[in-house]
Amino acid sequence: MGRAPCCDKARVKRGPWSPEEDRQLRSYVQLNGTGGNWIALPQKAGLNRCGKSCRLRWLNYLRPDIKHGGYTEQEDHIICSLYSSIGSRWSIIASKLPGRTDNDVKNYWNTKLKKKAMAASRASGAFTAPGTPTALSPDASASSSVTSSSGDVRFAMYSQPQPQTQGLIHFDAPPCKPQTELAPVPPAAIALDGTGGVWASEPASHAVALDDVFLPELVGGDQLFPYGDFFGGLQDRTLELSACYFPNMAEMWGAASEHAHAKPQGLCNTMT
DNA sequence: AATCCTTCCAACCGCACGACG
DNA sequence: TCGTCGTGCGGTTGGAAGGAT
Repeated sequence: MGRAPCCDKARVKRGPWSPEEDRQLRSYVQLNGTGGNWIALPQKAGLNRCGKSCRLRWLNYLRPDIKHGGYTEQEDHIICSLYSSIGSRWSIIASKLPGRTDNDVKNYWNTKLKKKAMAASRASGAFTAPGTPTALSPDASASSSVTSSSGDVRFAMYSQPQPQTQGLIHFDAPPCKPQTELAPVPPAAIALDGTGGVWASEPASHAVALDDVFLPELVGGDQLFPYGDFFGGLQDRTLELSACYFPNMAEMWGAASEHAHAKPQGLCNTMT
């Protein structure tokens, strides 16, 4: 027996939002905020919608700082690089792209960027495609691709756990040069001290242990970062990585007052 | 013009997690 | 410590829109 549903699905409206509903939600949130309670919000706002639906609509569509479409090459590179290193952690990837939402990035990857990346990687000969039997497992039957009712080719889940690298695409991602439109890297950016085990900042008193810096699942028991080669070598890419994997990125963002405005909304304080 | 096919994306679903009583 | 609740996340789906035949 699972937990009770968040709302009575039979009584709330579902499906596409009407302009009137959008207007109601937008004006309510702008006037009152969310009140920290999305479940109670629909009733207060006079909407016959599930709280989760309201939250999703606001975060993915109605927020004033949302961008839709028009992805730049720079954003493409960031998405590809992060996807190849951390996989489908869309919220983390989106947090590196101001104005983008996890849903938007996910859709963009699934519909456009994945194909683009596959084509590019295939051309360079460094390609292992998700769902490609030879790339996944000696036991090709462990995975399959399916065609959905709507016609999309959608990859089925592996029937057995796969090492993360096997389902990922390898890129020769060009260096991501800083651009003003991108979220700034927190000033705590660090450089590898050369020992492979400890990361040192400037000044050296801020040295931190490797497992304090990276997401635990990205750091093997032997303290080796398993996906560093996706960035063309970890040592040269510390600026980009530091912004992605600091466990308390939001706190650092806040600490860097001049960059505080760039902290993406909804960014978790701890990335677990 | 009609039909079929493909692409795209908004929205839904269920699960995991943290906060709180 | 445990149960409940709200939130956040990633995977999945439905259907509209546009292209191809």
